[in-house]
Amino acid sequence: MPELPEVEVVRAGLDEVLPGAVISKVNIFNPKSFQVSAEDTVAFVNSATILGVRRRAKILLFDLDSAHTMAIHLKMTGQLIYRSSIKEKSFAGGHPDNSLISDLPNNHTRVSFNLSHSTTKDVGNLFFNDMRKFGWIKLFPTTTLSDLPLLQKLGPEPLIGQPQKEYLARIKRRPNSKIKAALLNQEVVAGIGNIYADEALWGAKVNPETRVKDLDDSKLEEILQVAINVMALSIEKGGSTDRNYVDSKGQRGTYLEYANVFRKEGEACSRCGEIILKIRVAGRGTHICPGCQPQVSETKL
DNA sequence: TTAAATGTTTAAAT
DNA sequence: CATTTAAACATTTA
Repeated sequence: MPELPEVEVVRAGLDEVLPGAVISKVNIFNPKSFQVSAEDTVAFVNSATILGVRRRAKILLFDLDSAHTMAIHLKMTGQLIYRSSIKEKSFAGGHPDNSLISDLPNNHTRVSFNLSHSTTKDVGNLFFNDMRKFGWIKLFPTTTLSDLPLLQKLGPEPLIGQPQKEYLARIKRRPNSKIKAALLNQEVVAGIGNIYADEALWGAKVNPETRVKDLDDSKLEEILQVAINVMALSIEKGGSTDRNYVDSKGQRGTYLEYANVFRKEGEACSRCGEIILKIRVAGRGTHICPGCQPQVSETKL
């Protein structure tokens, strides 16, 4: 479920507590979730030290001192929960459910790692929970990451540098695609998912079923800019999941309080007062304000 | 019982 | 070959 802001919140939280930790053991509850051979696990994961946690699109990258990188995708229902002997260092994030605060491992735990910091004596466990089992963990030599089609095909990072030009070029290769489908396509721009696509289109007053070719460059850029603003705000607010927490005090993500259309069906639009509708576009539940986002007549071929 | 879910991936059709 | 759409993946819950 997590989209770019939620994954970024998880990355930042784990990058605070994991670097320097040695992986003393890998516990595999569901082999399909851990797509690393037994040989590679012994050679490059066991006894390796975590150097840092990076992110590309919605993929987390754990750099190890074995010259390998563990890539983790949470997909719809993945979670990463670090339980530490130093309770202030415990952290959890991802799909919001009771697994973030319940005893672990539980029946949704697919993989866990035993970790230890030699300097601080901090000992802990990192749990990868994933109810629907769509998520995965893979291992690659760090130097080959940029060659992987998985990462190489992705569009620009919306929150880094100047993504506008590359985004515009890529989205225009899909003229007949509905704008919402194009935004969800990670090859156009990385990291946008169902929540932020809906929020961006509401912000730019564009109907999600509008074809890309029926939108001019300035409107396409406006949509990206709104998406960037909304995702940056969400990261500030700790993401959309209402039960993320970063320490024992239970700090939570509050972004959904700022959402204008997502899960607001039946409520009045904050901008024009029309009732928010929920429809289906590109195979996904889609929230729109019929007043702000009217259907656009399509150009005939 | 059927539908839907904060996401890709792949097959099938244009 | 490139684009677009629908189905598939696996499980839980409304």
